[in-house]
Amino acid sequence: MRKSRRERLEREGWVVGSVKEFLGLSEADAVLIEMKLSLSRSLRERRRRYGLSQIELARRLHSSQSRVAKMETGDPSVSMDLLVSSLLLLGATSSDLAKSIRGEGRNKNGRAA
Amino acid sequence: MRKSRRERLEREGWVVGSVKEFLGLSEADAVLIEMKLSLSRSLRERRRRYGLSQIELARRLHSSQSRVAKMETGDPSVSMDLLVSSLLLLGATSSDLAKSIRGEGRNKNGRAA
DNA sequence: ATGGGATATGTCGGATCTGACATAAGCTCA
DNA sequence: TGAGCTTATGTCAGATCCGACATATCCCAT
Repeated sequence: MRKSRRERLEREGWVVGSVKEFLGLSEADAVLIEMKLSLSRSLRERRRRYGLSQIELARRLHSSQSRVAKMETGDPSVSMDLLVSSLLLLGATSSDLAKSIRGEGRNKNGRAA
Repeated sequence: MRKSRRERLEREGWVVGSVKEFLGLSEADAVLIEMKLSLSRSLRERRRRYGLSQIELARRLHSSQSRVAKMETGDPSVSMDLLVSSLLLLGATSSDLAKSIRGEGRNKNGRAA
């Protein structure tokens, strides 16, 4: 019983069913990149809202101005972990991050989440 | 004028105002770890929903069984990028990820987002 | 019990990310 | 103009993460 569904699915091979359930490799990265860009925008927005320069923020993060710049410009060398932990340090809540990740980055005031 | 707020904030020094606007370093990682654990649970849930073994999933991800195990057990060597891109490949949407990150991981059916 | 599939844990070389530094480019104000 | 502040870009050594492999543990069916 527990196995019936499983075996059925396995027989189907690579892609399960006709509805595409799995994203292709490239499509998945595209979405990931979008998410990171959205987080980048949120970071810049949040930093500016607090009137901090990149250097000042870098100090709080125990990082450097150049890395902050890379975070905000969406440099590919920046991980999601770094973006998220930086946002958290700037006081973003899980809900704020969720909004940003969801792509509802900009609200009616033109602010990033 | 654009500067007045900024200068006022800067004068305050490390923490702006009496309301805590910035998270401490350790508090921020705690939240980050929580988020990653939530993503881990989502991954396991999603894999099982498709009736895949870790080996089968690893193949789709071009990864290995041991890394999948580490992802699902919340091993500290696993990045958020890896968790998120794996979930995306398994067909999770941005909204699914947002829910998981927000900590609303489990719904009324006991399912992870 | 035991054999086999599934999952967990430890380790390692290579890949990627990080902070730091240097330097360039943009802005604003005197 | 140019001094001073801010942000962007390139580079690099060290830190961290990744896939892979080996091995251990767990869980069922037999």
